Amino acid sequence: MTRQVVQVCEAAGRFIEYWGFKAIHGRVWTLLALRAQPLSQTEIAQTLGVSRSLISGAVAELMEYGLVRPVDGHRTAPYEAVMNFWPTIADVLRSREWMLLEGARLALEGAIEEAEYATSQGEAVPYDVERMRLLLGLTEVGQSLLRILMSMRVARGGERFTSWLKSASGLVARLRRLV
Amino acid sequence: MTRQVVQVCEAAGRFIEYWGFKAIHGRVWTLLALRAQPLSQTEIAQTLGVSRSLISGAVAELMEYGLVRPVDGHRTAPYEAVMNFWPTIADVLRSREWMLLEGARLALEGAIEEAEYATSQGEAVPYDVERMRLLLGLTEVGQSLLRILMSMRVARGGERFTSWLKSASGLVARLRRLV
DNA sequence: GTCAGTGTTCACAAGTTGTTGAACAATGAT
DNA sequence: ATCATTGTTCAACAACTTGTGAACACTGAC
Repeated sequence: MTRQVVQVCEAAGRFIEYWGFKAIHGRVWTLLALRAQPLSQTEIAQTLGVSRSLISGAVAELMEYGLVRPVDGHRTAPYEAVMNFWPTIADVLRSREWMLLEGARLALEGAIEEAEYATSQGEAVPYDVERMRLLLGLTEVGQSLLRILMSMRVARGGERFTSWLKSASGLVARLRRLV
Repeated sequence: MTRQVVQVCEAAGRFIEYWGFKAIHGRVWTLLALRAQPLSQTEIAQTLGVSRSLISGAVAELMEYGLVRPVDGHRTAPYEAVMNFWPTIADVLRSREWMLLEGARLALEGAIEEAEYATSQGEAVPYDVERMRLLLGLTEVGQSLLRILMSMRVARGGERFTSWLKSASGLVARLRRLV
């Protein structure tokens, strides 16, 4: 039984690794989420087959993210997973992807401005301003999409994972008709 | 002028790094896309300020992806960017994300089956099957969403970047109303 | 206080990734 | 055929990431 669960944890870790987290975060969170009872760090380490020091860091980071909490105030209390992870995903998307898109957008605006100025001065510009505008449009579409995803945090979902999943599922179904 | 463009290239590289490509791919593609004339590898390397060997590998990989092509059949021909990159993005999403989701889904199904069998044998199962089903639902929503994104390759866009961008923009606008 | 158990810290090993420089091979112009 | 130019390959390096083990600090029970 535990073997299958650990495999799920590893699959979740591999998946989440592509989303800016570390694999160990996914493994630990998934184990806590699937385990009926809260676990101590020592138990987590034994189950996943890694060292306690690795778990210590991972749990501390997951608690910062708000994805894991000790079951009561005690320092040595066992830990449980916070199921409502959308706020965290939204935060990560905002802080990472948004800044990346914003950086690209600003750079593009600077380049377009410069190119237009140079052209107005009669200089030959060896770059394609039309394409810069296309890429600029792309960043703006990306930012709109990101804004929508981030707003789901407030608009839908509330606190319960179950209801969030349900509304996300409905949204995807409507999206399919849209495309 | 070139300075601004290189900054755009670097921003694009940083962005695309989060999507499973290497930063250098984004830098090279962006430079070729923004430059009005095709460039030789040597020129690319000089403009971006990196070694020719790095560019050689990057260009070869971008050509495999179908994102860059030599401007004619000549081996030493200068290279130009292929603007229609959605097919490649769709391929990468399929081959990477789909497999990750599929791996998680299979592991979850195995764990659920095992847990149900153990329960039917009267064994105590220390894991929460209900949550396994929730995560399973999550992978299925993810796969549906991915299927939609991948289908955009065929359903919309066609060959031209411009028209693809336009339809993507309209889609996002409708999506906002939906959420 | 002592002790077993729990969490934290840190220097380090192993592995991965991005990049380079130098040597090499292919091309096209003369 | 020669030569300058262009692209390719590969060993090596530096930077970074992941995970470990040992030493340490904290807690609560006895």
